[in-house]
Amino acid sequence: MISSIAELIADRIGTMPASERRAAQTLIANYPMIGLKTVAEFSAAAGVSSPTILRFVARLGFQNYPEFQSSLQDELAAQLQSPATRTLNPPSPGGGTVSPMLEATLDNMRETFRHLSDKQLADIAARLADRRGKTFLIGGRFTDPLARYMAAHLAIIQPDVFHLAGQESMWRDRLIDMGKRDVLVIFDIRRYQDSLLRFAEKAHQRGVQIVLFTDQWLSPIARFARHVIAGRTAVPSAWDSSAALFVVAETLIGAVTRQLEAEGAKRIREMESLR
Amino acid sequence: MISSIAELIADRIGTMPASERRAAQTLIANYPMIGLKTVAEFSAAAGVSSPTILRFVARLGFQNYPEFQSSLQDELAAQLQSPATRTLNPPSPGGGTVSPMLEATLDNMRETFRHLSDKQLADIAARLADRRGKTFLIGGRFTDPLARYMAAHLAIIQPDVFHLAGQESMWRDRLIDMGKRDVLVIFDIRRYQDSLLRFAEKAHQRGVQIVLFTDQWLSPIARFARHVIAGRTAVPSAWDSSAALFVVAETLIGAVTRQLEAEGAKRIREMESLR
DNA sequence: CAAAATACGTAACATACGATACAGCGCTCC
DNA sequence: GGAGCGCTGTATCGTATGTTACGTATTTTG
Repeated sequence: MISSIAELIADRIGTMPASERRAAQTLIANYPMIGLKTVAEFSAAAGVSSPTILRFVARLGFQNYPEFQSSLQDELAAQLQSPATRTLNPPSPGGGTVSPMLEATLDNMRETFRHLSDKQLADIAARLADRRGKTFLIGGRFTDPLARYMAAHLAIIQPDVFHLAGQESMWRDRLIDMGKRDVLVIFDIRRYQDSLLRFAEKAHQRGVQIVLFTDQWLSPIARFARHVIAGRTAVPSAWDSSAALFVVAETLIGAVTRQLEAEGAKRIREMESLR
Repeated sequence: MISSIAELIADRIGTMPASERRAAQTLIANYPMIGLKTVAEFSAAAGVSSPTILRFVARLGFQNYPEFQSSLQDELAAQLQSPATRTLNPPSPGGGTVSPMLEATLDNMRETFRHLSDKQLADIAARLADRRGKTFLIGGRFTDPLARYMAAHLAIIQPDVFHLAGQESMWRDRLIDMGKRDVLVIFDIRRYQDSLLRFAEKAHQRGVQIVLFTDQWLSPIARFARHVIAGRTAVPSAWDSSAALFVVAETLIGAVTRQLEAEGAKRIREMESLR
């Protein structure tokens, strides 16, 4: 299987006449930039004539030179976007406001996941994917959007997902619907909200399993939570960052989706075997 | 000191007319590959005419299009050969389901900010901090939580911040309140929502300045936007990731806060005393 | 509200680029 | 040693590409 033009060349360079081989070697040596220039420049760099370059690309299987260039560009574009070759930020010359913020955020994420095992996430995902119970999500003043974000996704792949919005009295009334098989996902970072704590306690008393997203200092709700995800929030800003928690949420969404997909496939197979 | 064309663009994008700005945004979003294609392709991708592309590169200081392309190629060549790019990802020890997701997300953020200059962010922050006008925020199906998150913060440090929620007809009626001095922050990633496009167009017609958060393929709203933030969204999951956009939002919140600190500090103190 | 200036696209233009025909040269193989 | 074949470069051609001139639409300014 040949996927890149470089491999293609390596494969066929043996069958090429001398001048075309020089073209090939020149291209490999300055891969792939020379190939993006004009035929004239390419030929000059290789020390051969233009037609030789054209015969060279024809031998590689391309109809014409532009097609060859497009292929090179596609390859380059793919390479630029694949993680392996991505370049790091050059230490931002402005030294401006961006870099410290971004760096801190990236560190927060790494640190957050370092304290988070695959197993933990898998457990939570399994719990969330368990369709025997309902899933409720709620957040604090700044974190409620995260609850909404998660709810928006989970609600698509399974039934019985509810985001608790509005007044405190509103969700308090929903407690009556909650029981042992249900899950309550709470987002709560400093400054922790009393209303959420009260709510969590009551839910806990009813046997609801609580999944808590909080910061590294742990919301008091942790006391009632079955699972606690502690994200780093410190950034050089007046506000705390919820970005790490956001990424954990996305990761969980992905894991739950994958899990339900697998079950769905099994289900379909079962159904087919029953026919 | 300006070393890359991307920086050059960020530096001058403020002084460009609308169509050239679209060209600039298109180039930044698909940097640098679009710039290596023909003028016709570039212009088609940007939705402008060929002469606009040529005026655009002329404004950047290039004598002609080929010179511009050569410069891009040189930049790319330098990038490909610099040792930094050869550093492979450390083979994640966990190896589980977490790592690929986290790694991709971190890459997305680095990549997003690589295409985002300090100046761009500062411009947007300045616009958001301008207290002469109102600020409206809205998002799509999955991104509306981001709009809420941003609104929740901005609303604290300045008055006249409104999150547009609920039915389409609801926000459409708010158009009457919007004018030249106002800012509309829109979050729109694939699959782009027609309702948002329609709303953006009408707001644009009223002279509202639009700040668009979108993905690298650019929502059609980019056509009406004064500022475009193109975040990377690709992750190994069934869903796209909004994490990069989330971090950009947080960065902007921080920048706006810093800008308003003088006035904002008083306001925050007042608020706390009201609780 | 009028007038000037700026921005933008359409269409015609020129050039530089890739493609091709052909001839010279060297090499191989009778 | 001569004939045939393949490789390579020179010169020419057609065309796709970048460029420019100009008219219309839009915005800005007095």
